[in-house]
Amino acid sequence: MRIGELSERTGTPRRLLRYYEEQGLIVADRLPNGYRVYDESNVDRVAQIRGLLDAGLPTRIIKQILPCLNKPRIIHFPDATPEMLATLEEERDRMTERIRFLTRNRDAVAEYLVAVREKLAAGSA
DNA sequence: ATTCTGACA
DNA sequence: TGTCAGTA
Repeated sequence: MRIGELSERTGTPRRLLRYYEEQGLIVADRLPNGYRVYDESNVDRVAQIRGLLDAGLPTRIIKQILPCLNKPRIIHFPDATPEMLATLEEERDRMTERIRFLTRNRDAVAEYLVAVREKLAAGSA
C-alpha cells in the first residue's frame, strides 16, 4: 500500500508518516516513481509508535526500544543492553508521573462537572 | 489524482 | 504538525 492507505488505516497524517520514517521509526520501499510502499506489518508498527508517542516517549527513545517491544520478544530479549534497560526504567517512571498528573486533572474536571450539575439541578428545581 | 521534498506570514 | 509550492 502507498502512504495514503497507510494514513487512513492508521489515522495518521501523511506528514507524520514521512516524519516517522525520517526519524528511523519505520521503513518503506520505493516505487520507480519514488512513491513509498508499505506492507501490512507497518500498520501495527505505526499503531505501536503512536501508542508510545502518546505515552510521552520521544521518537529517539522509541527508535531504540521499538525492536525490543515487538512480537518476537523472545528473540529480541538478548539484545537488551544495560543502557536500554536504564532508559526504559526512566521512561517507565515518567509514565507513572504522567499518570498521576492526568489523574489529578481528570479528578479536577470530574469535580467541576459535579459542582455544575448540582447548581443546575438547584436552579431548575 | 496522488505522492515527493523542502520550507515557514 | 499544518500547509503551500513546484514536480514527477
